[in-house]
Amino acid sequence: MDFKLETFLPYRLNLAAELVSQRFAAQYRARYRMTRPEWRALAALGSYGRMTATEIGANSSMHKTKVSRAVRALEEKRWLKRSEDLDDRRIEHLELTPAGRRIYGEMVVLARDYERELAGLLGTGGLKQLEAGLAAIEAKLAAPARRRAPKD
Amino acid sequence: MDFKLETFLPYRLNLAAELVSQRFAAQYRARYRMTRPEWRALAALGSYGRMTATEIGANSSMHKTKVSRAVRALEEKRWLKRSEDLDDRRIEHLELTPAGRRIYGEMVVLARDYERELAGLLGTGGLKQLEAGLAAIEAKLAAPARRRAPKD
DNA sequence: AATGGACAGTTACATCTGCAACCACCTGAC
DNA sequence: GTCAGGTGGTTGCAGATGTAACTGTCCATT
Repeated sequence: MDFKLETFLPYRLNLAAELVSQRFAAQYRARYRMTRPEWRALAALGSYGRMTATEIGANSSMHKTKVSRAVRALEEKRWLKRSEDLDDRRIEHLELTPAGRRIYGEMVVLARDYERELAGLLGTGGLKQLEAGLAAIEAKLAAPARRRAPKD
Repeated sequence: MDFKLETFLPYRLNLAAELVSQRFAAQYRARYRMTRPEWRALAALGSYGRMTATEIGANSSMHKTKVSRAVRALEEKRWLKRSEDLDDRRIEHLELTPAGRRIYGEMVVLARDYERELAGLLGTGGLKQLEAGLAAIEAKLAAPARRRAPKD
């Protein structure tokens, strides 16, 4: 019985994710009073333009309730506006307002700065290895983006 | 502006951590009605024997309120017992009961099975790279286990 | 001995989260 | 046209979380 939590992959991954996310999250929390779901939705909309809530969820791996709440929060900040779909009235098209795009632009700068900082800390080797490992996980474990699965 | 969330390291790490943790967490949730903090505390106590709540927190990277609640939950399941320290009455020594050790033993088996499964999925290469990357993060970003820091 | 930190652990509160139920709407079979 | 089932999105609720404040205890200084 020499199991040790600190060598257990799920634990290490969670810890690493927390360590890496923490400082970046502190920035958008402090500067813009944004939560993580809001940042993800903003990032998705900022880089892909107009999307539906479901598409945001698929793109940023968020549960639809998280997306719903994040969208509402961004809307209340006047960074996002909804518009209806004339063919299918269940759908709402979402896109950033000019103010939202401005914030997005600022966040992208911060994100890039942080990526550079991480690259410096981890070294090119560490970073490359990490990315390769993450790619393996994404390839093998990610939900296969099912278009039509029986019921999972 | 070609920032993409799906290549952003903090996002990828969170996603990977979630993918990898999820299936394992489902096991202890379903089988033992355990939460993640409870599993971590159980694992810490199972592998190191008697510890204090603060030590559990340091070992498993949990906030002291999480530890407090996890300890209470494990105690209510009769998997853990507290005993007082005669020299310092602020401290409580925590250890698993026989029932707790049994559960721990079963969980270790599940954990090992899962590690093997992951190793198979990721391949030796992917796993080694991932571990190297995680080691880099832990080395560079982990809180330096400060014994006496000014105030952070 | 008294007093002012510092520390172990708990708890109140506000927030965040996921699940399940829900509403409105669409689509295909009849 | 109508009805059943599916889909986009929202919400009620119960559980989980972090922050800050709290209790009780220790210890160094006086």
